[in-house]
Amino acid sequence: AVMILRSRFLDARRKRRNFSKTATEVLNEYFYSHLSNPYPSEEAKEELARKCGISVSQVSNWFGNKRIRYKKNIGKAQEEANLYASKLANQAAQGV
Amino acid sequence: QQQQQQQQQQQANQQQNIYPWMRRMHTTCDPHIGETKRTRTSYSRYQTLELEKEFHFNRYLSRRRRIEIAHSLNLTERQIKIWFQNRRMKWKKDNKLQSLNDISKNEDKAISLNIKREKQ
DNA sequence: GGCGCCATAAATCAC
DNA sequence: AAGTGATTTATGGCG
Repeated sequence: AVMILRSRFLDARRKRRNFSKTATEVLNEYFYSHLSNPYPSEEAKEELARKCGISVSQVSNWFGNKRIRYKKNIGKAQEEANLYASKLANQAAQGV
Repeated sequence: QQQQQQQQQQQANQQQNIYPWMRRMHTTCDPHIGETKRTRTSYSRYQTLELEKEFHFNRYLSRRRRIEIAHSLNLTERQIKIWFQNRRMKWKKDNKLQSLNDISKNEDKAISLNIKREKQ
């Protein structure tokens, strides 16, 4: 765990890296399942950070960027929105 | 079937619904000019350098000092005040990371010591 | 009543 | 070149 934190700090000032696919997946799932109010609480942010293996401020950055970029082009984000909406519906149908 | 219908309805809802958070905020709401795109002035190298220098000297600003700096850098008092607020936030964040890094460095040392001991 | 902290917006930087 | 994570100006609420 400590190793993860350290490597995170070390490459903070290094070359920009995209988040892992699963991390993005987790973040998007939260975002689209809370589309009416995509503002995770501090606790929710901590859990997301843990699940994604990133820091809380990175989670905040992600949501800040996501909200602005979503509302800047609501049309373009539809595909993604539908993707995660159906994913959620399937999960609900399976009782997950 | 019904399930699919529900699914599609849900999708449709998400497409249509414009929630309050999606509205544009902090727009310069002058009825004459209209919805103008907010401009974010970028401070010059000199301005940033001077502010940074002052911050190093003291993280908080007296009213008097604030006025002086505002005049010398051709910024408003408000901008100076806000710059220092933001700078303090950044300072906090950097410190958190730095201490975290120090902790992990110490843990690394401890771990390598343990490994040494285990080898013996 | 102004000031600082905080979360956030929005533009912009950087890669 | 567009995309994405991070940073820089700026706002508003609350204490």
